[in-house]
Amino acid sequence: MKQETKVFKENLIIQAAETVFRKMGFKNAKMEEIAFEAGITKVTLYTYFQSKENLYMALTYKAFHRLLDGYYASIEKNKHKSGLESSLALMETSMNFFANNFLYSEALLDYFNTVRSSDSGQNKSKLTEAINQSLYFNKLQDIHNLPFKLNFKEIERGKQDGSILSQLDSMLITLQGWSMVTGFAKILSASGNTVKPLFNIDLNELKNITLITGKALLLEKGK
Amino acid sequence: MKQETKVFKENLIIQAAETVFRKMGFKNAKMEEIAFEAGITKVTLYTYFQSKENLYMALTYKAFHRLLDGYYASIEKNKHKSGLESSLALMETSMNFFANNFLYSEALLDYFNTVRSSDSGQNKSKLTEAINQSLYFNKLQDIHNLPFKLNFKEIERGKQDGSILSQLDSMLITLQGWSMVTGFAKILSASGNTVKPLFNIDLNELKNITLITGKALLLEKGK
Amino acid sequence: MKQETKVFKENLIIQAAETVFRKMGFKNAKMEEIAFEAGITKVTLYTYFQSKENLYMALTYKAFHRLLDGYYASIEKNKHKSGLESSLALMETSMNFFANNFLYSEALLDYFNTVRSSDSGQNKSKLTEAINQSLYFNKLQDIHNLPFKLNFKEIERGKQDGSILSQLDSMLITLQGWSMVTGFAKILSASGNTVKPLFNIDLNELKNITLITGKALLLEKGK
Amino acid sequence: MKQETKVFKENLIIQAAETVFRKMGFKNAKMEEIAFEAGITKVTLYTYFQSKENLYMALTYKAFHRLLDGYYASIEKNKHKSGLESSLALMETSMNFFANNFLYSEALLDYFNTVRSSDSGQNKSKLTEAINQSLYFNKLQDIHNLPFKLNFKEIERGKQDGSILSQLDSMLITLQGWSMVTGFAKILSASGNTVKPLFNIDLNELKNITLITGKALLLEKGK
DNA sequence: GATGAATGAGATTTCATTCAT
DNA sequence: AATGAATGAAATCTCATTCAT
Repeated sequence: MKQETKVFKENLIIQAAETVFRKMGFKNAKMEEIAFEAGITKVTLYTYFQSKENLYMALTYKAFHRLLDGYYASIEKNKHKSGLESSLALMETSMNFFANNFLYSEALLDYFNTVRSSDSGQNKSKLTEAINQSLYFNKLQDIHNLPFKLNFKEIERGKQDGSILSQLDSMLITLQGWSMVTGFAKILSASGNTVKPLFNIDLNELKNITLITGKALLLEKGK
Repeated sequence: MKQETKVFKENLIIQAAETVFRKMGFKNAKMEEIAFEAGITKVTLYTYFQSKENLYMALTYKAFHRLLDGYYASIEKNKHKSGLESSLALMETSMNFFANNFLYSEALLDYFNTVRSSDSGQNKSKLTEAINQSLYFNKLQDIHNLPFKLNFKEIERGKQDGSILSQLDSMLITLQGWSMVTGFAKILSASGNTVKPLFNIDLNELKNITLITGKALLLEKGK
Repeated sequence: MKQETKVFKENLIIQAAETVFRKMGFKNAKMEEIAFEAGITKVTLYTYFQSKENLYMALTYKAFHRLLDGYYASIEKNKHKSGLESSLALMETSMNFFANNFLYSEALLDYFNTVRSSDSGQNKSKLTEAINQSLYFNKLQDIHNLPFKLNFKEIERGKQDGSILSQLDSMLITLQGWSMVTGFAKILSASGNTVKPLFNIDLNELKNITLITGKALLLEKGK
Repeated sequence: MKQETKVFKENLIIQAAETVFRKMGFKNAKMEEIAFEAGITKVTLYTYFQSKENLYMALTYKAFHRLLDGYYASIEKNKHKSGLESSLALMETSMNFFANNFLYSEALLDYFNTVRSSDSGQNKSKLTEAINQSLYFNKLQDIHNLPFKLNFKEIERGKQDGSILSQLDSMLITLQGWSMVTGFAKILSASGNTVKPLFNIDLNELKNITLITGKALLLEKGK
């Protein structure tokens, strides 16, 4: 099969999987139904993705790349603006991504949950055989630090151009930013896939205040 | 069976479950093994906890109470201090809790993921029958807003006593605080259950900066 | 489960398997249908017999014991008769067994086909993993020479009591006897499970002439 | 495609099949591997032979003709000898054939097993669709009685020329001869494809005694 | 209340066979 | 005619959960 054809079909299947996962959740989704949705047989589905978990990892991989694309676009768009503005734009990009892509958001959060400590090689027992053998899982492990690195670079740039005043370690700031974004995503995911009020709070307000807090962090002079 | 005996045995089982979940993760844990760990049979296990998910909910319920206990203790301890100090102490309490109780931390985050939008009644379909029937799940739903409410109260007190300057909606601040704490927990969980450096960042530093950021939030005057 | 219960159920299942195998042949028989016939689930079926092939081996094992029972009964019945008569009775017993139990007959012939050279350890590749792991297959290997040994003993007795005149090696005679019986069974199985004419020959005639030939063999004086 | 080319390729494939069947046995042999061995693809394999069973039938057909060739050669060679000698030569021919061609031997025995009662039209259900449609299977059915007929003729000739004394029905004798030969083949196949001792019996001895027994059968005067 | 056995639902695998190009 | 991809049918396995005693 020509490469394009293969990739095309893989995408077709992933889309079908997204549809079914969205409707049923990962656990209740049936491979049979995903195959049906994709218009192929179970066996063919297994030819492309060797396990349900690998399929989910493929979806996660796609989600990750979408997020990354957003990062690159944001950085490109703000390359003539200050490092501060670019950094905040990255935060906003992330939050929008999580707010607009419920399934992807969950997949990414799941991934970071799964991958925990597998860097360090311990606790491998928590990883299913299927996960360990997943091509996409392994690909993800190779790139999952990229967002941090991109963010880090923009913060450094901000320090250079004087727009970011914080004396804190750039990686520390990056992590704290990611932490806030992650927290936001978590709350989002806990409040459903449609942006709607939670305790009478509009999630947009929460996004804004997260940005404001982030900005404060970047401008924080004292230790 | 006398009530104490029953409770005693339940706790025994939950402890066994904790051991197994810690080792294998929820998904990979087998009821068989939990029963074995508790020294009983699977069926007896089912007599006490009607489903794997209910068992997990029981564990979550326990975790939730631990967290709540920390909240109450913190509030009590800081009742003569300012609302600002008390609020920050609550943040710290949460972070310490998450940092020191990896399994509980995951359980609580999972719970808030699961409970998503079940407030609003939609998406019930994604909740398993087992979850819906879980006594502990239902008990949790009755109290899961308590931390927010306690936090809210301390913030309000801070506004009263002038220690908190922010004009933002107290619930918004509460949520933002929770978001930051959640993000912190997420990063923790993604970096393993032992506090250890991530990108050369000590998690204590991350905790500190989260607190600092939180403090900035509470003192933020402008909009 | 008490041993008797277990054995009882195993027999129940084997009977169901016999029914289905008889109707569909081994290859076309479905585990699902055998389970249904036995009034249990597929999974339970697999609990008792780990593979379709193992189930067939269990059936073969049973068949083998039926044959053996016939041998013992025949020997017992003829213990006061001459070794010649007992030997011929054994031949007749075998032929009747094959003539009356089509499925068992096929199973035994299949077995001796399968087992070929596995004694010598070579050609293991022809044995499925499932076969190799089959308890019944291994049990069969321990006893599959018994009929030969029993036959051998009667021939020796015949030589002692003077009823058998042949100077040929007793084991050679045994094998030749088995060969004739096997050939008979093969022709039977090739002519259907009901005794009926083949080339206008009634199978009873064939049996008789086989016996006559066998008798000639035992009385053969010259080399 | 020119006829010769086609036949050439068919033979090529059959040889590949023989190699694989010899190594794995019919059941465990995979069409994929046969195709690979023949240096073609699976689909091409299917172009030539429409099913695995048909391929096996083609092989069987070839085996059958080899056996027949042996019969004709034996008869030709002994046409000036007595019917008795010719008949015994046929037995020996068969046994040698079986002893020297393990795979063919199995194929032929399988065939006679498969064809069972399809003469009589019943039990057709056990014949696969594939078998029924097999050209080679149908060709075989047209000739599978030939060996019996040839044998029958030599026995009749022996009765004419006085070399065979038996008063038994010639077809009955033929069948009994076939039965003994078949039994011999079966034992061979159960003892591996190399002639080697079984219970310390050399298979040549077994062949000899089978011949002796056969001779006794033909000379048997009484009923 | 405890136990061993059984169930049900779905994941995964294996291959002979067929389709589309 | 040849190829790579796909199908279909059934075997097998894994576990949470339930039944019968």
